[in-house]
Amino acid sequence: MGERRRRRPTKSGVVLSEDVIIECAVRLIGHHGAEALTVRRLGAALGCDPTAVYRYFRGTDDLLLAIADFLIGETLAGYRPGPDWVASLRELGLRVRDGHLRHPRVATVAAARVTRRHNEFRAVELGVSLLLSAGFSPADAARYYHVFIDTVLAHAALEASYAALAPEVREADDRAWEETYRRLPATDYPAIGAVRPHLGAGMSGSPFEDVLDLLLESLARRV
Amino acid sequence: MGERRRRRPTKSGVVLSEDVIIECAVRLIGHHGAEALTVRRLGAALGCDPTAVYRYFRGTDDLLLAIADFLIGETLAGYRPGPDWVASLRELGLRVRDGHLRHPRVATVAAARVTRRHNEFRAVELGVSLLLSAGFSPADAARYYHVFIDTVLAHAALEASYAALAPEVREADDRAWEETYRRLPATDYPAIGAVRPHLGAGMSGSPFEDVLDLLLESLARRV
DNA sequence: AGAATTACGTCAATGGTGTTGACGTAAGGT
DNA sequence: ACCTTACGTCAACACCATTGACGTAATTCT
Repeated sequence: MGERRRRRPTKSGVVLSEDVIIECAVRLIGHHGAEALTVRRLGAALGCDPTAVYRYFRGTDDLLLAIADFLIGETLAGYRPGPDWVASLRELGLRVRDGHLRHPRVATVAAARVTRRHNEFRAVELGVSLLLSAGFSPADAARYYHVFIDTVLAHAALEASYAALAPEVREADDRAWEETYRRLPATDYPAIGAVRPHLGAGMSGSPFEDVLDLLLESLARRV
Repeated sequence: MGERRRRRPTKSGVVLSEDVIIECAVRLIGHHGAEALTVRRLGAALGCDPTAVYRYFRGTDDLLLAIADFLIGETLAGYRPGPDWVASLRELGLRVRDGHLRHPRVATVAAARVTRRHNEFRAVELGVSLLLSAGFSPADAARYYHVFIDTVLAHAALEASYAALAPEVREADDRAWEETYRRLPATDYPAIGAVRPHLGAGMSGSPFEDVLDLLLESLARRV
């Protein structure tokens, strides 16, 4: 993939480029759901032959990684840490999670393979400097940054892979908490029976903020 | 899907059952990767027509849930909670993580799902009863069970997806991580520079136990 | 014991997917 | 105005999940 390209307009008049393709792919995922990102549909949305994409990316995987890089930049755009390190870390965590949820299918792939580029360096620098400013020793700052970012990424990836499920599958899983668990006999499952009224509301929701707050609370106590 | 079945041996002489299919699928995923689990390959491995699987499972998703539940059962086998609820939850968390790491490729696909099957019921019953015995109200027990199990599953899935990478990819990843961060200029990234000697050690290890302990510590304080 | 029923393994077919290789045209440098 | 070649197009391939029809063998009923 050389630096200079001769661009020929497609049949429908669009001039392709890596950026045009990435933006179109992101739009496709955001508008029509995660499963809409197929080479054929991407070609249709771009107004070109599906295989034209292979002139710019080696394959689906390569394209997904490129999109992931785009996503990281989007996540960090406009973030400014404040004076309170707990609040700042909290917002950083929420931002990472939002970015993952906005493009869940990309997130599930990017979580497995960590793409180390400029924007990730910025995130590490931010998190570590916040912990240092909190008063942690360099050793503890490194250790707890690891704890913090892994927890955030792990939960974000888990939520993302859930959000990446086909809508009907996801709804069936949600309904399972409401219906299946409500019908379990209290004789076989006494604890579930005792907790039953509270099962549906909390279970299908996300514990992300609870987890984040519990973690930051523990960190604040250890500083 | 009735209770009793008339089993007819396949062309190659194998007698099918749900368990036979699930075990074969787990073996297939463990040996050739999650993407190797297709109906056709499963049929080939079983020695039957691919569509015979549809006599036992409604579709791919149903089969996947059964596999996930099989994994939970394996994880729970032999587990007995002790008198100390914190220690019991800790061991439960470690067991879940071990189970996921033992079948990383299954885990990456299954972690975010609700299996709606027997073994999952057992796990929920266990966790909730431990939190109830700790003194939490039913509402808090349900809420914090969700917090606990999601944290454990999220970290386990993240570690599993890392473990599922091809060895050469994983090693290349580690090397890139060490080298990349060593070369980052301290002028642009002062915090990373200050923490550098501690960064490598923390990154190669897992923060799972740190996270687990921090979480249980917070829970114990809230009871 | 023999007939009836039906579970279930098999086959054929449909419409989706990613990816490859050949082809020709139009764009850009000279 | 050439010549080169980038790249959009097309056809084809190999796979995928899933469905419906079909026949047979295994159980069940009389």
